[in-house]
Amino acid sequence: MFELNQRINAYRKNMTRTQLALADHLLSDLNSSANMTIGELAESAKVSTATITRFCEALGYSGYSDLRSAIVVALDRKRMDNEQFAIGGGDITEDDSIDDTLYKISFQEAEAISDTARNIDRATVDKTAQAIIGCRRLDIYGLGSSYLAALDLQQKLHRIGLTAYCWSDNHLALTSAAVLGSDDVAIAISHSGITSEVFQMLETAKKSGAKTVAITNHPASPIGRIADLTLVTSSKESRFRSGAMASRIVQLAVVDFLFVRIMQTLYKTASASLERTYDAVRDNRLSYNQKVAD
Amino acid sequence: MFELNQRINAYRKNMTRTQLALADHLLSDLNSSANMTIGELAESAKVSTATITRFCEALGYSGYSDLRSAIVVALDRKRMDNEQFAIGGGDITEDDSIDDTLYKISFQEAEAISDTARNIDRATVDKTAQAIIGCRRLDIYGLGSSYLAALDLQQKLHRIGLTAYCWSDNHLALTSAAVLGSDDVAIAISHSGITSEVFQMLETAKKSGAKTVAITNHPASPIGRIADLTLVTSSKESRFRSGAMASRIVQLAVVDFLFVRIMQTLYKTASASLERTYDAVRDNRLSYNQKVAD
DNA sequence: CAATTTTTGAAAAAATTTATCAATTTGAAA
DNA sequence: TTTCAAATTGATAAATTTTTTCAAAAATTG
Repeated sequence: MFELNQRINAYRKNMTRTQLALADHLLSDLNSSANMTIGELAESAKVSTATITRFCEALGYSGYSDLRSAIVVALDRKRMDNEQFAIGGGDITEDDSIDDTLYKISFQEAEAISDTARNIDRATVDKTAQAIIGCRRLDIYGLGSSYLAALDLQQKLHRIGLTAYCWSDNHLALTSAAVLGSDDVAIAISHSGITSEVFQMLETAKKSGAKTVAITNHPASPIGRIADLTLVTSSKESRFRSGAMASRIVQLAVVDFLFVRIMQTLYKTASASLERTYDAVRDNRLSYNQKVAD
Repeated sequence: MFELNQRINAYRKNMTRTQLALADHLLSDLNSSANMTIGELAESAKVSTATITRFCEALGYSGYSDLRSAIVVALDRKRMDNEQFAIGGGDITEDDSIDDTLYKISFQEAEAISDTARNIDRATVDKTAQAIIGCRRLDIYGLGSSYLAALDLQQKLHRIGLTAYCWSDNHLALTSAAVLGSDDVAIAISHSGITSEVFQMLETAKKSGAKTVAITNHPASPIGRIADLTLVTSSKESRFRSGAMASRIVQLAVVDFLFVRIMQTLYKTASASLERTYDAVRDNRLSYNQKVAD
């Protein structure tokens, strides 16, 4: 619709009889018009090809192919509009086609990231970033899929020369938490906020005097409540909950928020350090044109 | 993008050299291609018109005008997308406010996920899912941030009772790859597709007779080319590249695509197994109203 | 109602796309 | 390496499609 309809309507008052008939014929069945040559369209509209060419020019198109492009675009937009409302956030079922499935997953994940960015408390993000920069030592706790985000944060900080430990083993984590001090920071990652092991780790860290941070979807949960700073993710986990899809992705997004804020603060010094890390692994990279067996 | 990119990516593996060059030329400047006749395009891409006609047919279009319609649609969608998020794509700088920073990060990540879902080859996703379901044993290789996605896939499959090993250590991985057989599958995850260790792992697996899969942003890279099945992510890593932000997130999205497709296939049996895993960890969950010290 | 202008379609011309076929390149086998 | 068959490619011919031309038909005006 759109561009095409607009032009046709704008020009309507200046149209001749046959042009009006042609316009109506066209709009009455855009679908088939899109796949016709000028000759076929002329026949179906019962006008000459010359009339169509003139019609195109009158509308401001450079010729028939240009008009046809406009028709194709109009159709596509219409289709997109319908789709957008039709599927959107719906739940994934076992009968969904692969197209629907991929669309739904990506929609839910993209939406979760946007929601998290919109809703997360700015001050808490920056306080956490500052705490990480200023601390003597950082412990990160996460189990299951939350371990991914923990590991990722640790890797990132390591790259820029900040000391962080990432624990998923219960005993090692508790041992580490027990020796933290008041200059240290502990971050617990848990979607539900009720994983007892992780709660215990953060509780121990707190008792040791460390500043505690929680990354969770549920701020009112035990882990969310015990932490000094709580970073709240916004993912509505769907029916395939056990898959823990959107939740770990928004945790990574929060890690990115923190990391970029840290980077922005440290820019002058950290950037150099990053380059160095990159150089260190460069030698292990293959040439892009490397011969491949198959 | 979209339909067009999808078809091109799907067909890439079977393209001849000139066709590849043509595809790259086309994608490198869709804007002008959309307004060219087949002759003009042939000249600008330095191939014959016959080659272009064959290219159209190979992609499943009925001819050049059909392809051109697809180009026009792709351009229009791209334009629409950009309009929708007028600010969006800009690069993150060290001077950005926290609002801008969070917005830009989330935009880039959400866009990368959507792009990946739109462009990834459906058939390859489903072939990979089927291969995973049917295989005797699955090896997953990933280093650095790609290790996260590897680990995640392994965890997910483990939950539904499929045997998968996830390696990041070079020697362990090679040992494992060496003992794979023709009933086995190996998946390599690498954003760049040029990590030599991971290439070696996949190469070893291939020599052992295993079916090989690559998850990479660069299908033309060594890892992308050596694999039997290549799943292409679509993330334009920005200036803060070393942060590897969007890339690992789209890798996780691809893991989700695969996992959900597997789940849909296995639904009847797997669903029960998932419930069981969930029950197994329930005892370690805190009550939501648990008394919290602070 | 006649004269003039505008509109129209048939047919010719131009442009564009598709098919054909020989030359070249590629890749496998000796 | 050399040879040969198969695949790929571009030049050219054929077919199709679009645009232009021009004379006939229709509409408009005085």
